Amino acid sequence: MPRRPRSFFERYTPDVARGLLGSRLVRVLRGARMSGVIVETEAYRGSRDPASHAFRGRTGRNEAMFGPAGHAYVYFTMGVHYCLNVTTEGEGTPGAVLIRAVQPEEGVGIMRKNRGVDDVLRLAAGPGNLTRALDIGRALNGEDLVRSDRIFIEAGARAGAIGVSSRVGVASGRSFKWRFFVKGNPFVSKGRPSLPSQNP
DNA sequence: TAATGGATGTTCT
DNA sequence: GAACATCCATTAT
Repeated sequence: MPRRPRSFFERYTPDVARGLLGSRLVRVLRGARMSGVIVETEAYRGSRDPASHAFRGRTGRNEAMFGPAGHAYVYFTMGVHYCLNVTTEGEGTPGAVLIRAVQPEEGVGIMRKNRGVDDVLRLAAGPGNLTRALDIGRALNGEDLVRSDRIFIEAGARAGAIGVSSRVGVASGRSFKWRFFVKGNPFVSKGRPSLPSQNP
Protein backbone atom coordinates (compact mmCIF):
# COMPACT_ATOMS: atom_id res chain seq x y z
CA MET A 1 0.00 0.00 0.00
CA PRO A 2 1.28 3.51 -0.82
CA ARG A 3 2.12 5.87 1.95
CA ARG A 4 -0.13 8.82 2.70
CA PRO A 5 1.41 11.91 1.07
CA ARG A 6 1.90 15.27 2.70
CA SER A 7 -1.17 16.64 0.98
CA PHE A 8 -3.34 14.12 2.83
CA PHE A 9 -2.50 15.80 6.13
CA GLU A 10 -2.63 19.39 4.90
CA ARG A 11 -6.38 19.70 5.34
CA TYR A 12 -9.02 20.73 7.84
CA THR A 13 -8.20 18.65 10.92
CA PRO A 14 -11.58 16.92 11.44
CA ASP A 15 -11.48 15.84 7.78
CA VAL A 16 -8.05 14.31 8.30
CA ALA A 17 -9.27 12.58 11.47
CA ARG A 18 -12.17 11.05 9.55
CA GLY A 19 -9.94 10.16 6.59
CA LEU A 20 -7.43 8.34 8.77
CA LEU A 21 -9.99 5.70 9.72
CA GLY A 22 -9.10 2.62 7.70
CA SER A 23 -5.54 3.78 7.09
CA ARG A 24 -2.71 1.65 8.40
CA LEU A 25 -0.34 2.85 11.09
CA VAL A 26 3.06 1.18 10.64
CA ARG A 27 5.86 1.04 13.21
CA VAL A 28 9.23 -0.46 12.38
CA LEU A 29 11.33 -1.42 15.38
CA ARG A 30 14.70 -3.18 15.10
CA GLY A 31 13.80 -4.38 11.62
CA ALA A 32 10.46 -5.81 12.69
CA ARG A 33 7.26 -4.41 11.29
CA MET A 34 4.20 -3.80 13.43
CA SER A 35 1.01 -2.37 12.04
CA GLY A 36 -2.66 -1.83 12.70
CA VAL A 37 -5.69 -0.33 11.02
CA ILE A 38 -6.73 2.98 12.57
CA VAL A 39 -10.26 2.66 13.97
CA GLU A 40 -10.58 5.63 16.33
CA THR A 41 -9.32 9.22 16.16
CA GLU A 42 -9.92 12.67 17.65
CA ALA A 43 -9.31 16.09 16.14
CA TYR A 44 -7.74 18.98 18.05
CA ARG A 45 -7.53 22.21 16.22
CA GLY A 46 -6.42 25.77 16.30
CA SER A 47 -6.92 28.52 18.83
CA ARG A 48 -10.72 28.27 19.08
CA ASP A 49 -10.74 24.76 20.55
CA PRO A 50 -10.29 25.02 24.35
CA ALA A 51 -9.34 21.34 24.61
CA SER A 52 -6.44 21.70 22.22
CA HIS A 53 -2.92 21.97 23.55
CA ALA A 54 -2.49 24.83 21.10
CA PHE A 55 -5.34 26.84 22.66
CA ARG A 56 -3.00 28.96 24.75
CA GLY A 57 -0.48 29.53 22.04
CA ARG A 58 2.81 28.05 21.03
CA THR A 59 4.95 26.43 23.76
CA GLY A 60 7.85 24.06 23.87
CA ARG A 61 5.60 21.05 24.13
CA ASN A 62 3.08 21.79 21.41
CA GLU A 63 5.65 23.07 18.93
CA ALA A 64 4.91 20.22 16.51
CA MET A 65 1.26 21.24 16.21
CA PHE A 66 2.33 24.52 14.68
CA GLY A 67 4.84 22.97 12.30
CA PRO A 68 4.21 21.39 8.89
CA ALA A 69 1.56 18.68 8.49
CA GLY A 70 2.31 14.99 8.47
CA HIS A 71 4.60 14.89 11.49
CA ALA A 72 4.24 12.99 14.76
CA TYR A 73 3.34 14.91 17.90
CA VAL A 74 4.05 12.68 20.88
CA TYR A 75 3.52 13.91 24.42
CA PHE A 76 3.51 12.44 27.90
CA THR A 77 0.30 12.57 29.90
CA MET A 78 -1.07 11.76 33.34
CA GLY A 79 2.37 10.79 34.55
CA VAL A 80 2.12 7.42 32.92
CA HIS A 81 1.31 7.36 29.23
CA TYR A 82 2.37 8.69 25.88
CA CYS A 83 -0.12 9.80 23.23
CA LEU A 84 0.46 9.77 19.49
CA ASN A 85 -0.88 12.54 17.26
CA VAL A 86 -0.47 13.37 13.59
CA THR A 87 -0.05 17.04 12.76
CA THR A 88 -2.37 18.67 10.24
CA GLU A 89 -3.24 21.92 8.46
CA GLY A 90 -0.61 24.29 7.13
CA GLU A 91 2.53 25.47 8.85
CA GLY A 92 1.56 28.10 11.40
CA THR A 93 -1.98 26.78 11.78
CA PRO A 94 -2.01 24.42 14.76
CA GLY A 95 -3.81 21.12 14.41
CA ALA A 96 -3.37 17.45 15.23
CA VAL A 97 -5.25 14.17 15.20
CA LEU A 98 -4.96 11.93 18.24
CA ILE A 99 -4.81 8.25 17.29
CA ARG A 100 -6.90 6.52 19.94
CA ALA A 101 -7.05 2.92 18.73
CA VAL A 102 -5.83 0.57 16.03
CA GLN A 103 -6.80 -2.93 15.03
CA PRO A 104 -3.53 -4.91 15.22
CA GLU A 105 -2.45 -6.75 12.09
CA GLU A 106 1.30 -7.32 11.71
CA GLY A 107 3.60 -7.97 14.65
CA VAL A 108 0.90 -8.97 17.11
CA GLY A 109 3.42 -11.09 19.01
CA ILE A 110 5.67 -8.09 19.63
CA MET A 111 2.75 -5.96 20.72
CA ARG A 112 1.65 -8.63 23.17
CA LYS A 113 5.13 -8.65 24.65
CA ASN A 114 5.31 -4.85 24.86
CA ARG A 115 1.94 -4.66 26.59
CA GLY A 116 2.13 -7.75 28.74
CA VAL A 117 -1.44 -8.42 27.68
CA ASP A 118 -2.76 -11.32 25.65
CA ASP A 119 -6.17 -10.10 24.50
CA VAL A 120 -5.81 -8.70 20.96
CA LEU A 121 -8.96 -6.63 21.45
CA ARG A 122 -7.25 -4.62 24.15
CA LEU A 123 -3.70 -4.49 22.77
CA ALA A 124 -4.02 -1.06 21.17
CA ALA A 125 -7.42 0.19 22.34
CA GLY A 126 -6.87 3.60 23.94
CA PRO A 127 -4.12 6.12 23.23
CA GLY A 128 -1.88 5.05 26.10
CA ASN A 129 -2.22 1.38 25.30
CA LEU A 130 -1.50 1.96 21.64
CA THR A 131 1.79 3.77 22.23
CA ARG A 132 2.91 1.11 24.67
CA ALA A 133 2.08 -1.69 22.23
CA LEU A 134 3.99 -0.02 19.40
CA ASP A 135 6.84 1.25 21.57
CA ILE A 136 6.20 4.89 20.77
CA GLY A 137 7.81 7.46 23.04
CA ARG A 138 9.31 10.89 23.15
CA ALA A 139 12.03 9.86 20.70
CA LEU A 140 9.45 9.93 17.92
CA ASN A 141 8.14 13.41 18.66
CA GLY A 142 8.48 15.53 15.53
CA GLU A 143 9.18 12.54 13.29
CA ASP A 144 8.17 13.14 9.67
CA LEU A 145 5.59 10.47 8.85
CA VAL A 146 5.96 11.09 5.14
CA ARG A 147 9.68 10.22 5.12
CA SER A 148 10.48 8.25 8.27
CA ASP A 149 11.31 4.57 8.11
CA ARG A 150 10.48 4.12 11.79
CA ILE A 151 6.84 5.19 11.76
CA PHE A 152 4.47 6.07 8.94
CA ILE A 153 0.93 5.76 7.63
CA GLU A 154 -0.21 3.76 4.62
CA ALA A 155 -3.45 4.03 2.72
CA GLY A 156 -5.90 1.25 3.48
CA ALA A 157 -9.30 -0.05 2.59
CA ARG A 158 -12.18 2.36 3.00
CA ALA A 159 -13.52 2.21 6.53
CA GLY A 160 -17.12 1.11 7.00
CA ALA A 161 -19.77 3.27 8.63
CA ILE A 162 -18.23 6.05 10.71
CA GLY A 163 -19.52 7.09 14.12
CA VAL A 164 -19.12 10.56 15.60
CA SER A 165 -19.16 11.74 19.20
CA SER A 166 -17.63 14.29 21.53
CA ARG A 167 -14.09 13.61 22.61
CA VAL A 168 -13.12 11.30 25.42
CA GLY A 169 -11.58 12.55 28.62
CA VAL A 170 -11.70 16.26 27.88
CA ALA A 171 -13.41 18.64 30.27
CA SER A 172 -13.79 21.59 27.91
CA GLY A 173 -14.78 21.82 24.28
CA ARG A 174 -17.46 19.21 24.80
CA SER A 175 -19.55 20.72 22.03
CA PHE A 176 -17.01 19.77 19.38
CA LYS A 177 -18.11 16.43 17.97
CA TRP A 178 -14.61 15.58 16.86
CA ARG A 179 -14.18 11.96 17.83
CA PHE A 180 -14.46 9.56 14.92
CA PHE A 181 -14.58 5.77 15.03
CA VAL A 182 -15.48 2.78 12.89
CA LYS A 183 -18.98 1.81 13.91
CA GLY A 184 -19.31 -1.62 15.46
CA ASN A 185 -15.58 -2.30 15.36
CA PRO A 186 -14.61 -4.17 18.55
CA PHE A 187 -11.11 -2.69 18.59
CA VAL A 188 -12.44 0.81 19.34
CA SER A 189 -11.67 1.84 22.91
CA LYS A 190 -14.65 2.15 25.20
CA GLY A 191 -13.64 5.58 26.37
CA ARG A 192 -15.17 6.62 29.63
CA PRO A 193 -18.39 4.74 30.13
CA SER A 194 -21.58 6.79 30.17
CA LEU A 195 -20.26 9.69 28.13
CA PRO A 196 -22.23 10.38 24.96
CA SER A 197 -21.07 8.06 22.23
CA GLN A 198 -22.14 5.19 20.03
CA ASN A 199 -25.19 4.92 17.92
CA PRO A 200 -26.42 1.44 16.92
C1' DT B 1 -21.68 -3.73 36.34
C1' DA B 2 -20.78 1.04 37.83
C1' DA B 3 -18.11 4.12 40.31
C1' DT B 4 -13.84 5.52 42.56
C1' DG B 5 -9.13 6.54 43.20
C1' DG B 6 -4.07 5.82 42.85
C1' DA B 7 0.13 5.98 40.25
C1' DT B 8 2.99 9.37 38.30
C1' DG B 9 5.71 13.33 35.28
C1' DT B 10 5.43 17.41 32.70
C1' DT B 11 3.71 21.78 31.68
C1' DC B 12 1.94 26.08 32.59
C1' DT B 13 -0.19 29.58 35.92
C1' DG C 1 0.82 24.24 42.97
C1' DA C 2 -2.89 22.72 39.95
C1' DA C 3 -4.32 20.45 36.01
C1' DC C 4 -3.93 17.00 32.84
C1' DA C 5 -6.37 14.46 25.36
C1' DT C 6 -5.05 7.74 30.83
C1' DC C 7 -5.38 3.05 32.52
C1' DC C 8 -6.57 -0.44 35.61
C1' DA C 9 -7.36 -2.52 40.09
C1' DT C 10 -10.33 -2.23 43.77
C1' DT C 11 -14.61 -1.26 45.92
C1' DA C 12 -19.44 -0.67 46.24
C1' DT C 13 -24.00 -1.99 44.33
